[in-house]
Amino acid sequence: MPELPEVETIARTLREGRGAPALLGRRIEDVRVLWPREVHGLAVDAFVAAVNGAYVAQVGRVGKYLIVELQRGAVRRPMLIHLRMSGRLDVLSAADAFTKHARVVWLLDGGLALRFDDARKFGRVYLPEHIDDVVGHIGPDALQIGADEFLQRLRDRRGVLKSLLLDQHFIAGVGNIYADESLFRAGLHPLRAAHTVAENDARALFDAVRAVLFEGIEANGASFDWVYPGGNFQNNFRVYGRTDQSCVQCGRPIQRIVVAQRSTHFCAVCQR
DNA sequence: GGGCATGTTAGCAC
DNA sequence: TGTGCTAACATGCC
Repeated sequence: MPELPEVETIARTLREGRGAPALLGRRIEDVRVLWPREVHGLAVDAFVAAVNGAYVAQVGRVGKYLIVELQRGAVRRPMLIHLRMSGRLDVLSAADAFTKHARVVWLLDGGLALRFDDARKFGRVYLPEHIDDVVGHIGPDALQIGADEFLQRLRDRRGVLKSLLLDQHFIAGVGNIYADESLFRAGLHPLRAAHTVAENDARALFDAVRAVLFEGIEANGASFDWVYPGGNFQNNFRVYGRTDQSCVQCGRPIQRIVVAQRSTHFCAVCQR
């Protein structure tokens, strides 16, 4: 499901509440692991023992990973959650938490629970000693990287632009939707080889990625199927999911091809 | 029933 | 070593 804007929206919701109870400041009283494969890197009993009794000291995001800082006494330990294709996180009444696709449920003080719901079971929960044990191998966050570093990294790569934007080692946070939308706004063809992109076009791509991600966050992410509710950015799609519909700039039909195993939407006239 | 899905990774070929 | 392709993970929707 989620790309950077959706994960950022979830992080803000867990911090601030926004209609639901906030996670920030809550105490974890117990954990139920209903699908053990989603807990990665340590045994379930060790995970439960390490989390029980901790307070949620902070909630953040790096790339598509949610970062929940847990604190017990003076000891802090990060818990990372990746939603993959169909994961979602909600704070709700503990009595309502054990639904069909609940995979991990953290029982909180006040009769509340944090529910990790994940129909497809691809999601992951990590409890490393240090954040970098999990996210150390990915590239800089797409909203943290600067223009110069983006240009440099682009020059150093051989692949095609669409594949590169999806590659979390290149930059972290962009997924299939925002990659297509970024390339359209930059006027660049998804199959363009990265090293053939002139500097002004590379800067246009950098600007487009940031603009699309910020617009996505502003709209609370994109919602267009049963997986992720509450967002509005789907109303601003210019190419994604618009196969055979008219290009908003030139009127020619949007094309769909497959790149890096992912459906890819673009305008053959506007994107070169 | 077939094809599709906002993600990632291991294995393999070049 | 880098890049790209396939399969796998597992389920639900149209």
